[in-house]
Amino acid sequence: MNDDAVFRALADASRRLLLDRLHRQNGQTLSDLCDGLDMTRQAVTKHLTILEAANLVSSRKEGREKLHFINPVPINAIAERWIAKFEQQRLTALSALKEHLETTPPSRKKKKD
Amino acid sequence: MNDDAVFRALADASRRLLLDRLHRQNGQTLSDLCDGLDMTRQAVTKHLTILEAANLVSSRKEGREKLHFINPVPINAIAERWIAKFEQQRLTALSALKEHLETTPPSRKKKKD
DNA sequence: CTAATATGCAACCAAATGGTTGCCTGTCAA
DNA sequence: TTGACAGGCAACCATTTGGTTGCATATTAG
Repeated sequence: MNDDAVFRALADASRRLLLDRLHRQNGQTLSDLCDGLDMTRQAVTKHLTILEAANLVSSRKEGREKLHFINPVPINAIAERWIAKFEQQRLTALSALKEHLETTPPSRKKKKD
Repeated sequence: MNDDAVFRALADASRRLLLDRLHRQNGQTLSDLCDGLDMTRQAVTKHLTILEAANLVSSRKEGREKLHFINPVPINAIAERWIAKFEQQRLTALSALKEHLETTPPSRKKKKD
């Protein structure tokens, strides 16, 4: 629910990549997520900690492994509560354009407006 | 068009506040935007520079004033290209739930599953 | 012209960030 | 039981970040 933590968690490209990977395959272990990244395991751990703090990822211990799961809720919350504002502004611009087109005489072409 | 710059620009609460203000009233000067903030003008300038670099704000000089305008395009781009993925995941979860409910015998109550 | 207003520029600073290395702990398999 | 594998913890480091102060420049009002 904390917008700030979510925004800040999303600010880093490595973390967005981790989310991407979890999106492609959910429930990966730490080692899975480290695979192919040029980063130490500890760095990845730190990123995951931040993602968990922002509630973008949840985890569960399974024996000696730790499985990570993506949580789409905070992102959707931001999309709805925050981005919708700007979406509305875009729609306003569109409707202004629409009105402009409608109030402009349709069967006559102007050279300049 | 650069996702990273946009995400990073949005990561700071002060910058989101500035966007908020511009959303409420577009075309404000630097001094307008400073009003009531406990930050120096120079700090605000820096934030605006970052927002401009991310293409979230555009500006125009008018005499000795500099007017600032919000640009909703990058935010919508992110919403569409990035957040849609997670939206889809949520819908997947919903349809899984739906299927579960449909395949579960409707007229008989189970004590445990 | 001169003063006030609006902004720009640069140096500086403390704290946060993203990363590392080194070592410790817990769990599973042979 | 003893490695090997998966992960945790802590100290340390360089760079980035968000902010400051001080001064310079440009425009407008009187």
